[in-house]
Amino acid sequence: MSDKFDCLKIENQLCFPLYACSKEIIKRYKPFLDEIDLTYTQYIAMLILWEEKKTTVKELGTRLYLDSGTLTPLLKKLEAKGFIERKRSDKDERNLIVKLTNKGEELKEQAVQIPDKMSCCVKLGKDEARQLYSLLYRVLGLLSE
Amino acid sequence: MSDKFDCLKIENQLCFPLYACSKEIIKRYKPFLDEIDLTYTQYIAMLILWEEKKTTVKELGTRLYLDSGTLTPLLKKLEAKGFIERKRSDKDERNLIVKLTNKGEELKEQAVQIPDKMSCCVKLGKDEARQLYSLLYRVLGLLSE
DNA sequence: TACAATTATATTGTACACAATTTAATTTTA
DNA sequence: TAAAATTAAATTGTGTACAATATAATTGTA
Repeated sequence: MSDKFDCLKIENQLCFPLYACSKEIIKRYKPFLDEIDLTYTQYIAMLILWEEKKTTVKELGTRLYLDSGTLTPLLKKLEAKGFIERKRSDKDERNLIVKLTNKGEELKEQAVQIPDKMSCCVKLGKDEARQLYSLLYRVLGLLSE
Repeated sequence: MSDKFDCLKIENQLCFPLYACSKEIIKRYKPFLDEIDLTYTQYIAMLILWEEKKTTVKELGTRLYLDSGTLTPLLKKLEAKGFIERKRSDKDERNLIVKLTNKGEELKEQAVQIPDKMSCCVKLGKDEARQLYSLLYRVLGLLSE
């Protein structure tokens, strides 16, 4: 009943539900993020900035698993929308400082409702969510070893 | 110690490790997929075709959670590489039939080594992998309700 | 201290990903 | 059965992703 190609069946691959789940969840964010004029990637960049107020492209890249090829144009868009400022560090001109503006800070007040709206969307139990959360971070840990 | 903005901390968001994990795992596939001249998305499309031999864009989209805007150019590339054929259905000319070629069938022999190589890369225990797998499919199920 | 190596960001090119729209074929229905 | 609705792909436009390369600043070292 089983052959050497079973491993290639899509239902035997862990990567696929991961990929699909990630995309489908992000899709559910769209209507909420549209209201505050952010894409998903812009949103997670803002999450870091709402915590840190000020950071660098390098630091953002490390935290978000993104490189400058993705971040440079994205941050220019956030700057054009007035949510952040970009300027080179005086100490070390290689570093680009990314800083929240007042408008960016104010956006936090609207964004604060999003996690609640989303958890209504994904009706996973508290325990299951916690379990999923720790498994995912465990994989991320294993990958960065 | 906690305030109303805690929910916006990136470590309190389930979506983020999902997004990051998905991307990081896909990155690990790249060296293996490069050897057989496939991208990750092309690979999962081939997974379906290796199972079904023949399908439609619609069916592929349903199985892979992708739309024609992604699939049309992707399938044209797979056709250009000689792995598949694309032709309209005689029964219903709206449907585009996607069919594995001999070359596409032969590629399966090389691809069969990939899942093993990948599981070496991600050293998650059998139980944990199973747990993660079922949680992810549970979320996908909840999302499609 | 010149110069080689490293580091941080930006740029270029390719490939998704998806919303919105268009086109063409088929089905439903008035 | 002709027009309306639906369906399946394709197209268009915007926004990531990321590898590879380039550029400029800083650091390490012979």
